[in-house]
Amino acid sequence: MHAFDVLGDPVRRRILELLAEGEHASGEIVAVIQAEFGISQPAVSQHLKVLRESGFARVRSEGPRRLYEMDAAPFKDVDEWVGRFRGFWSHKLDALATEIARGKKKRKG
Amino acid sequence: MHAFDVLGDPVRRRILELLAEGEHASGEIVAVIQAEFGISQPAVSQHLKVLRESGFARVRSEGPRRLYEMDAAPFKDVDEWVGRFRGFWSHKLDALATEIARGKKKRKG
DNA sequence: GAATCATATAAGTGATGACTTATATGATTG
DNA sequence: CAATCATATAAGTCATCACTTATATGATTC
Repeated sequence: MHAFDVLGDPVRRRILELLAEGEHASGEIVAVIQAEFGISQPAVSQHLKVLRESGFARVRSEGPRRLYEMDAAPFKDVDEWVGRFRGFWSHKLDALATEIARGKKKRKG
Repeated sequence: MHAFDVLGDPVRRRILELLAEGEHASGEIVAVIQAEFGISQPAVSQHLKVLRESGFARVRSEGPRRLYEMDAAPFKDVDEWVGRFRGFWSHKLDALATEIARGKKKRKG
């Protein structure tokens, strides 16, 4: 699955934000997501599966607990794709600065 | 609609790639997408509507033709969100380099 | 070994969004 | 003004995916 397909879901984005803070047990993630999105434990588990299988997350067992951590590798692909558009918004900001400068000149002139 | 929700669709991502090359008429976009994805003109038009309404694209009329150009502003949000993960993949690459160095030492020793 | 905990997986459901065909709308031409 | 072009919108369809409940699986405790 393409990285953007994975990130196209708000629950999965939220999970990744949690994992960015550090390793989390499955149950901890479930608690947060249930509180914020109001969905069931198995629903969350399915999202975790998508993240594992797409490479965004890794899991290790500790007794009956499963600890998830983020694997940031797929973000490189995301960043590269977004990178092609960087010149555009920088350009737009430059154009905005120019426009503001023109506006100031006209008001003075 | 959230920017990632928009980018979660491969057709829309492709359209944005086209627009990154420069302004395109609706019909040109339709021709490319039909060739690559095999979907109908109205289907493409609906995707263009999503891009307009989410701020990723702007349109102007020229006779019966509609010319689309990209508005890169929403990419800033995308980039910022991805930005929080940048430290991670840099860190992972460092760890990989360290691991490779260790591997070389063990083989030598 | 039964009970409990933690959570993944199985199986089913149904809403949504990506699709289709039909046609409306806007512009131009002859 | 009818015909044609360009394409957006309307209305309907249905596959997919995000959800649910049920339960299987793995680990630990007593």
